[in-house]
Amino acid sequence: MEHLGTHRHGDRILGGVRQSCGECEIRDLTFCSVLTAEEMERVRACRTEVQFAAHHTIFHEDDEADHLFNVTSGVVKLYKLLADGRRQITGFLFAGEFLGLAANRTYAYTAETVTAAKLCRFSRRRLVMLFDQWPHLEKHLLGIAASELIAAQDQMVLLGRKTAQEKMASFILKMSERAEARGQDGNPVTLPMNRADIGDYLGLTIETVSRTLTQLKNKGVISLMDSGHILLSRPQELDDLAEGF
Amino acid sequence: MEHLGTHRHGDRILGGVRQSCGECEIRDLTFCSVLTAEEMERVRACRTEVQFAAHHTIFHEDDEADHLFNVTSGVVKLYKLLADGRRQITGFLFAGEFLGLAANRTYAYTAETVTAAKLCRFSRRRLVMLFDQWPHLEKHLLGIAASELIAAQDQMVLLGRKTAQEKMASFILKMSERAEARGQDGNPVTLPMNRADIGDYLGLTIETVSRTLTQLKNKGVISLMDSGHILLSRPQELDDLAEGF
DNA sequence: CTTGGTCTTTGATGTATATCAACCGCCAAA
DNA sequence: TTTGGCGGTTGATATACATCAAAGACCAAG
Repeated sequence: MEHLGTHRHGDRILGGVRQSCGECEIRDLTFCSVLTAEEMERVRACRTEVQFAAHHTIFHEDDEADHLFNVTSGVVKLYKLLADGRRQITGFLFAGEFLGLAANRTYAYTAETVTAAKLCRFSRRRLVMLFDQWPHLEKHLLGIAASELIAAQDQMVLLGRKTAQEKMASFILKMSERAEARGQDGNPVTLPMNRADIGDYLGLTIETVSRTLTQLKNKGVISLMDSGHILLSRPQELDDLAEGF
Repeated sequence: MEHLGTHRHGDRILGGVRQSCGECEIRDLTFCSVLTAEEMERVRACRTEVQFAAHHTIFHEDDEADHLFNVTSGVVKLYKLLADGRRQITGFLFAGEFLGLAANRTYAYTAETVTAAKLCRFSRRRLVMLFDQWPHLEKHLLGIAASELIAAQDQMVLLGRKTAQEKMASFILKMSERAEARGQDGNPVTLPMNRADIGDYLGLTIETVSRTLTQLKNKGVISLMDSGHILLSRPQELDDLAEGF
């Protein structure tokens, strides 16, 4: 659990930059992939590239939801807090992923960088106007929302019904799969977040995360190269552990 | 936790009925509320009303996702199972609510009636064709998906970080609020599902659900009229308990 | 009225994970 | 080189909740 109030707002290091989308390396991972050249140009007009150092808040739960974002590099976490500071991280976002969907006028969660990160920031108002004109973009977004909903349900199964070991195994495997989906190496797995973040994502404490990792290591299914890099020695067994076999 | 395999498929009592949507009492609760009269007529053409007894499966995880549904009466639960039968209920659906959004070709969860229920069943293929023609409908659906995503995140907080008492208090209050949103009385609260379902929704056992309810009763914040009807004696205190004060 | 079944409640006990505490390794600042 | 701080690991203990067990409430079938 992290303290409230520290790093209340991210130190934006770079703001207002408007470089070309043509050279965007992760375009195929984002909703931009469904845009024509002319559409891209109009989207670019409501875009600003922003950059933050690690551990800085991008927006805060209950802030006015004026912007939508695409992560272009680095890692972002989303979380909600209880009154006494207990924290639940609801997701980690990597390059190409989208954040900012809100049901009301305000954000439903806080977004904070895990590593240094760059994001494309869009004016919600202006982007929504474009959605109205391009149904295919809205359709794509609905697809994204549907996928996230499925993922959220998987996470509910994990939080509600899995043991610590099953949670850790599931987490490591998902991180591996997502790295591969981004075209990176899925083994060894890189875990850019610290143990507190992992715990708050899995509904565990720091200590249990640490102990569970050493258990998996002692079983021989993983090796800890260092605290942020895990080698999957026996991926199949890890998979079995994740599903409770 | 419920046994697998029983009631594998719902006994559909009434199938193929195509009555008018004009007399639909819950129209305002559904996506139909955004349709014009002509649009309604076209939607009706791809609709069948289906009816099931309590405790019967509407569709099964991994079934082909050929249909979308609106609940018109009764209560439906959605759940996922682990290999050994552990179950996580991801949601309860009441009159007016929508189900069937899928990311792939198959459903991501099983849907089963809690009480006897009626649903409007739509051909996915045909409804999606209508979405393509009516962007405002797709927009509305995106709004629904965004709301569900927020709700899913709240549920993650509950499952990952709340105590049994906080979970129960949150659950009772949410059921009350949702009843009011449907125009029903929010106090006393009706809980149409049994203790096993509540447990599998909150990540608890039957026994803990029962014990926690008696704790809340002994504190004087609720009264158990019978196992399915709860009187909120001190709603404000219940609210405090739900948020961990 | 009795019987048997299902659901709920309550009690006794067990255990997975949290909590409290210490220590280690690493790195950056002094 | 030392010092202090942070993140991670490990150990001892506590506890919230699960598990195992039994009994009561209710209802439908006989």
